[in-house]
Amino acid sequence: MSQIPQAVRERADSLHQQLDDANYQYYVEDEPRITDAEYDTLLRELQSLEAEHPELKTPDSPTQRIGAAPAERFEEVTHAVPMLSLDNAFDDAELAAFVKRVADKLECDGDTLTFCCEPKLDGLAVALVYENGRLVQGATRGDGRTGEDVTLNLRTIRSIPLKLRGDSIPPLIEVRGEVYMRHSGFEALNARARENGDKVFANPRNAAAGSLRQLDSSIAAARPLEFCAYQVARLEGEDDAHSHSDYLKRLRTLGFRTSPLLDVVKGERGVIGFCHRLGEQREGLDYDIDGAVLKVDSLRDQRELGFVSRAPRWAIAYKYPAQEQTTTLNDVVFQVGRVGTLTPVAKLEPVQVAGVTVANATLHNMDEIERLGVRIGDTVIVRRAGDVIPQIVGVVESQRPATTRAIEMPEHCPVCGSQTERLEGEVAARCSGGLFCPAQRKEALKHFASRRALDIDGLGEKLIDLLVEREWVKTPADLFRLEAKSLAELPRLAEKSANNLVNALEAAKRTTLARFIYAVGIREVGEATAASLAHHFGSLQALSEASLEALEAVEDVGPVVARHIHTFFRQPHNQETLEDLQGVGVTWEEVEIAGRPQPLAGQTWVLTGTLENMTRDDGKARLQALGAKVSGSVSKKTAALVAGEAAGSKLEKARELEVEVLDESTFLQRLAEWENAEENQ
DNA sequence: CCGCCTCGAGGTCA
DNA sequence: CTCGAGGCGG
Repeated sequence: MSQIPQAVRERADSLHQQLDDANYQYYVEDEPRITDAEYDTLLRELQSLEAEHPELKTPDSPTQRIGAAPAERFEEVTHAVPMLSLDNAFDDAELAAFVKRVADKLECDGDTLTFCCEPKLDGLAVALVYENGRLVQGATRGDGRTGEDVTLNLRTIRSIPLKLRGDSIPPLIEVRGEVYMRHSGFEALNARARENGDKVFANPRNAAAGSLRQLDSSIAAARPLEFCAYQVARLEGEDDAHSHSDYLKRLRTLGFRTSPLLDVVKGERGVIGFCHRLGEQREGLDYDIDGAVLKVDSLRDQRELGFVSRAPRWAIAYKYPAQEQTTTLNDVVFQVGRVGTLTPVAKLEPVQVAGVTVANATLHNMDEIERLGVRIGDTVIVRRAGDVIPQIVGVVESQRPATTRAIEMPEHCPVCGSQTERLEGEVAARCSGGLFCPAQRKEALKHFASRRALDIDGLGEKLIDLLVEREWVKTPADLFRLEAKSLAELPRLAEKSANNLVNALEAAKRTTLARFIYAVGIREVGEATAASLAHHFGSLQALSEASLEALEAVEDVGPVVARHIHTFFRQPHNQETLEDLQGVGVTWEEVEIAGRPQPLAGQTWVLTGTLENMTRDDGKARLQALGAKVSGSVSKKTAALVAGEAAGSKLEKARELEVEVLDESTFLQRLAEWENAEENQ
């Protein structure tokens, strides 16, 4: 290693320190003491020293924020502590109810309770992990359980310390916060983009989200991203915090920006007061907020309150009333869903609502249209609540032109012309065309090919449209009969893509029973239900033969879903499709059976007599799920006979052949044992 | 529902 | 350069 002159090393250390301090003053204290130009001068000096003496370059040097070599893809990160969502409150009454709930649960006076309040920035949540003071990982929220590793992009954000400050640096800390973009930064970025003829971002949130998703972190480095910390998710080492606000103070000493607007208040009045004050300041802020987050400050109280399913009971997100705009309802078209449901979709004159252009909005069903009293040509009020789906919430009747037209449920399907019908007790009307209707066919195929079903790579919406329109594909099984040669004739699909698709289809043939059940699209059978059906019955055969009672015995399956499943398997054309699919080579490993203990594999059981607590079908299904065969007559090969009330000749024969006989209660007990053993494996 | 990013493939043009 | 598919985030 070459010798670095002492003076150079000292100068580099000093520059490093000065730059860190400047960042801290600028981003955390909001009090810059040097100008941007001075910062740049210092940074350049450090860069040149590091260029001369590469040993000076450390990963936490301020020069190392410029971005690194492009990544291949983002790695998946599992959050050690899940990133939960919060309950929402939309008005004072709901805030008051929250305070009361907390006070009741803690059995204390709500007025004495302390809450820590801060604005809810409109950006993206990320989690930063520091080990021994160094930033080692930064991840997006994802679904709360797992997110993506965007460390390299986060490192470019100057308000994220690469190295923690101060002298009480914990061995491990995970800091949660929001990555966002200020209006000023956003405007400057878009101005630059406009000059270069690049496309501009729709709003600061999308700009921030887009920037974090750049594989090339040098692009992220050029984006004016900022970070504001709001939570300590994990902390090892010294921890003398008693409240959430203690943690926020600690975060500041460690070098994080926390919200300058945060406040600690008491009781319902304090909480409501904070939200009102924040509302008044909102317009003047240089960044978007979509509300406030209110947390019970005391950590002991937080622990006592605990969680309700996915959300902590000790916090709530106050959301500002959703933004609304008026626009014209140009038309209503009826979309045909997978099972023929006709959904009215509003075609709107495009309008900006809360930073995005809204041109479509669902009207759900005719009841909703009636409730709104909306007509084509009306001026309507469109709302986009925070980030959810746009809704039409009302009509400006005073602005109704003379030319409006009523919205009527078409008598014939707009796609296939079949009669539409609205069944007793259902909100939605349906196209009666079934799979004769190209729209239903397309939707069914889309579902069949989707990721959570058979996951056919490269088979997207446009291609399905084409295949159905040319009548190359009518049923899912037809997909597997497609040939690369003919596929290549399609527009935008040459040899390469055609081969890829055929290969993808070939790969998709090997699936699981659960995916298969989900893919065939039985009404009301989603991913979860499909999985429990697969688990419960173990084979398509057992499922298709299951009685209503046996189906209802499955967890989460009620009478309605049971009926749908039962009906599905009794329709000849469905049976044909299922057979056809297996015929063209769709298979699944009997993992559902083979992959788990099968205590009864190879055994033949017989059920007889009347069972009190279950039907024979149900018993049969449960035995089959455990690997047993169930037959109707007792022989010397019979492993056991389950005898209910009034068992007759079979019981006699079993005794004769010395076959084990179980009464109902013993049987139920054994079943439960076997099934539990399975769960616990 | 919308906006954004990435990737592979196809087409266009030099 | 453009399009479609796929995925993410709110």
